[in-house]
Amino acid sequence: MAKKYWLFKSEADVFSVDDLAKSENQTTYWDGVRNYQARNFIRDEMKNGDQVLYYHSNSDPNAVVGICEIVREAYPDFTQFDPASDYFDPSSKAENPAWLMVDIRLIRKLKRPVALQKIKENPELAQNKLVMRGNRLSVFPVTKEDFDEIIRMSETK
DNA sequence: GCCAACGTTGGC
DNA sequence: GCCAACGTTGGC
Repeated sequence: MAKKYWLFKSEADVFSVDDLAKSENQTTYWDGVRNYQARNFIRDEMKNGDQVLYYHSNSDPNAVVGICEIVREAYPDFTQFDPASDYFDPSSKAENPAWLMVDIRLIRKLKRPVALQKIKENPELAQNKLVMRGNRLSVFPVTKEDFDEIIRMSETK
């Protein structure tokens, strides 16, 4: 099965790529996805070895900052059962969890972040969901072409 | 801080 | 099942 390519959003002051770099095995669980469309991507399509662009949203600057891979496929997001968590969902039942998570491991930080502004200026990326207004999914698929183009942008002027 | 976009909720 | 109200996201 062919690898898939994804973009994961995180706010830099909540969990940045540097936080990920400092994590054990440079690996983290991806908690807090509370959108059904995003959940379905996690449940149905994300496979070990899939490649992930790590993007800082609500940050300065907003940018793709790293490359990760999926190292554990969908399993229940335990924060949905934790009343102390911001992500607590009292309607979710342990025997049928509503929300799932994957684990990702940092492959490397990009040499230079690729700013949203630069992505918008690149006509080859005009179809990428990142530049489309109103896209609020925290995880979504990107094409291999877009993935490669963003990495290329980080390595060239 | 503002506001547009859009998903979710709840009254009917 | 419709749809208005509300809450959240995220760029600027």
